Amino acid sequence: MVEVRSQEFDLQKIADSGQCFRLTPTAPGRFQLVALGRSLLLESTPSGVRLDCSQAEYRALWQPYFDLNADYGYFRGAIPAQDTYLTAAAEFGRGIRILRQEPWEMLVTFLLSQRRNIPAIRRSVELLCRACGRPLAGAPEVFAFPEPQALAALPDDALAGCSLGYRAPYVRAAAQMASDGRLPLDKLAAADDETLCQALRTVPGVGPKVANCVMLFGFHRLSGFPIDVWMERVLREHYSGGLDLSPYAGFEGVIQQYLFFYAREHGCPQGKSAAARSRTNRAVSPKESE
DNA sequence: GACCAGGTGTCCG
DNA sequence: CGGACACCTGGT
Repeated sequence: MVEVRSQEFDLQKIADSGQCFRLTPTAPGRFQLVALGRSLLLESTPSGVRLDCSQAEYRALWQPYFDLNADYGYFRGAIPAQDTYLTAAAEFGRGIRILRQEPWEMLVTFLLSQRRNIPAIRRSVELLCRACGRPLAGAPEVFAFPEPQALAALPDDALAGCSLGYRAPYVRAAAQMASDGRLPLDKLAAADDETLCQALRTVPGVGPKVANCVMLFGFHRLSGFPIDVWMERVLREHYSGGLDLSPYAGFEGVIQQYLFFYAREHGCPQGKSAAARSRTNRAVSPKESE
């Protein structure tokens, strides 16, 4: 058992933040995480989080996984007080952390995420793991996320059976590319942001949003700033003059998580259409064209 | 039973 | 480059 005492580590918020899909509540305050080819039980405590693992395993795996060496209070401290919306969002989201998840799993997961709600995404991820993921030792009916080779070799009907819909060919192509060297995920970990982003975009079904999610959640590039329909609403309704990201250079993605989580948890005035475009590391502004 | 969901590829002006 | 439209299912 390891206890992490911190007000900057909230399992429930992380589970609801939409960055991970295999951190699941098992009882009030209790969670099971399947990641890194293992299963981990966790529990929220009044002062932080208790992890059911050895001190050695914690230091080797879970401390980095939960990004527990980073100072999220410092990130929030960069928010100017006059930005009252972001200040409120960040306070509301205190305890969210950007996990260091595996690149391959994030690529597939966010390929699957397009035009779907979170329960449907979870379901497909679970089906994929059951279809061809390695069974975990000592944890019956729990399966690791499948390796690229396993997904590349999965028969068409089995793949379709995971309810991927039109995304099935995307997943297939990604698996083949990751297997045959066209998409060298290991090497890309050392590439600069731009190179990494371009490489991810060569996978069919990976557009700007998915690429930013994979960079942020799979490669821990905190400058990633995914813009989805929720962020578009936030930007339109609260930052019509444009959101200046320059105060948050190097951790734009943390700010994105606060805004996204806040908008989601508060429900939303259903709206669609017109959008703010953006490029990583630039100011997000509706009329920025350059 | 519609209606829509954490986008993207494609086509067309 | 901006806008329209189709796309597989399963949630609510």
